[in-house]
Amino acid sequence: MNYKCLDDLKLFLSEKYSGATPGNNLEITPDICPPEMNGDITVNCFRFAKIFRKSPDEIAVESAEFLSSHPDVEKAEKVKAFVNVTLRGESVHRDTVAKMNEIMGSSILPESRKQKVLVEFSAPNTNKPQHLGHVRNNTIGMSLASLMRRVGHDVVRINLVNDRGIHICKSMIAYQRFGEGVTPESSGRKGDHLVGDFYVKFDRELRKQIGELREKNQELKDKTDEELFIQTEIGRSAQDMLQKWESGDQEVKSLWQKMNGWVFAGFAQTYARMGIEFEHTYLESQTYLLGKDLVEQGVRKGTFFKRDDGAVLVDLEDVKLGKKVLLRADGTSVYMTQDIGTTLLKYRDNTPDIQIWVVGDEQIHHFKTLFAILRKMGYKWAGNLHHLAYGMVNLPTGKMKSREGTVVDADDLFDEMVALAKSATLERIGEGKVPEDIDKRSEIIGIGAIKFNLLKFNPKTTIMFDPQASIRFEGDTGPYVQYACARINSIERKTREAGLVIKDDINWKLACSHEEKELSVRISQYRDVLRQSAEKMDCSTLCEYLLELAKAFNRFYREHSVLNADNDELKKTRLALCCRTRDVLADGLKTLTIDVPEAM
RNA sequence: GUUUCGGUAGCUCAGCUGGAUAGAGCAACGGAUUUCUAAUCCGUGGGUCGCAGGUUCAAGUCCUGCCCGAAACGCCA
Repeated sequence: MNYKCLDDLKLFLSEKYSGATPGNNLEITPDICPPEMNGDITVNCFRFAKIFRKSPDEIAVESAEFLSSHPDVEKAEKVKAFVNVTLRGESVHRDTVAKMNEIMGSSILPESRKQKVLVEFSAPNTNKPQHLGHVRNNTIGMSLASLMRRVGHDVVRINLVNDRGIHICKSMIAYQRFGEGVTPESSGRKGDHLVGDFYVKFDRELRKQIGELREKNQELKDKTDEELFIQTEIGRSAQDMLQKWESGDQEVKSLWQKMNGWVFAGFAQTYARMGIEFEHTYLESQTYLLGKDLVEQGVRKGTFFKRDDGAVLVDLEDVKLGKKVLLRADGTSVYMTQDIGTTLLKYRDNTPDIQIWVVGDEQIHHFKTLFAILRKMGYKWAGNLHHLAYGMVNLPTGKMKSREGTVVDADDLFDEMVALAKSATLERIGEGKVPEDIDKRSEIIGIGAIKFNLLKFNPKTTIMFDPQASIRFEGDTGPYVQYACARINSIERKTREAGLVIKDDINWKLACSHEEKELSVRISQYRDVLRQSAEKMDCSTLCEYLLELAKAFNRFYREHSVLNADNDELKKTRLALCCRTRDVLADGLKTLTIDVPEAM
């Protein structure tokens, strides 16, 4: 947002130092004045000093003098090389919240910078239910897509489901042996959980067999579990089943289809609860053979080379990534081969400008290699591929390990948080008057709390998720922001009941307190925050901003009353300021795919 | 061994292209409610920004080296 007095200052300085080149995009983005200083906004003169090649102090003196006599300015104080400006209430609001459409609308990028963006995320395996780690992935992916869309990009959300492979065969084998024909319907168990139960059963049996092997054969004592897998009876069965699946065995395929169906139904529920949607869902069972042709073509073109034993490799020594196998000696493909294939498939289906993968940071090397290979293959769009690597989620007790039963299940987590939101609400409003929409409300608050709690951290950091701490709805949380909205909704409701209607009669001059001005200044930062977050592909910037804005509102709320203001004119002005604040908060939360309850 | 990412208050984390006396939440302690929702607000204490050099008028931020932690470096996905 542009403040008139700063635009004028810009002109004044440019003219005064006309010998120097001001640069055509000299933009003064003011900072919020620190609380211990006196003022609304701060101008940092070090930045001018670089542009005009004058001493910061001199510029600060000139700027303070100029601003002091500006009609919009109440007071301008030079402190070192900063000028702290106290603006007249009227002018702050005139340059900010009075142009609300501009603030909300101008965050949309110009046509020339809009792009078609593919965001791939989630990518679950169909052998077990989703856990907290998936929830972080889903949340980051969904919110990133939403953020990109918010600033004007054309976004396509993609899920690539790993619906085949040895892991599914493990669940299938265990089901054949221990399942006794149980179904989600007969057991009342959610499909993905039911299948997951058998995955656990498989693992238990496998470890039993590995233990027996080690006991009987002393020479196997030092072998790892992975090395012994294929030597166990049950491990071999799973491997055999995978081969049968690949050769199209009818019986195996139909069991596979049945169990995957259960899992998909379960995932659909989990996704729906999180508000997660995709434009395209690719299935690995349909794409896992892709890439082979491309690799063979690459051999003919000389991009890749064949080793003596027939395996195909790519040489990436020039980019310090060594050599990488793309086809085994027996002609079968590896993970990388598939990813080359699916990347191309996604490109052909959607012709995007950018492709983004939301995948854990343990795969940084894999994607670096993938991108290098695609560049080597000569695709010019390969320069616009981006791996959004996010860190793992740890618990206070350490890492999540499925074997040790320390995973936090997604559905359980949702239930728990929603239940807590419900009891917190009931505790506050009293059991006597349970609102009709209590369940809907609790859902919005509980799920919102989880999402916000995952988004407020920089994606690349490994985070500690403390279930005990996350159940609180105080402090830097999603509900804190939602609560500010709910308070404003309540004010709006009550003013409406009192017959107060805003027309064109807002008198911004009246809202001249520091708290009111601060709200306006912060609201005006929204555009830059959105753009910056999108640019960095980092929703935590937006979270941080929403917390600050909500905090500024709560300070205002404590100091100034809307309903009990001295006169109607002031009431309407404050109400308008509140509603604009709410609109930004709600828009921000919506951008993070977090809903706002009408009341809390 | 090589590469990547981290190391900031008791705990969990912010800190944008270097700029004011390094911030927030939680926890601890002390206050605020005849007032629009106390899921709130105000205050106090709490720091050698891993260590050591360097660049700069100015370094948590940039450069170099070292220490600690995590991950990757597969013909697993």
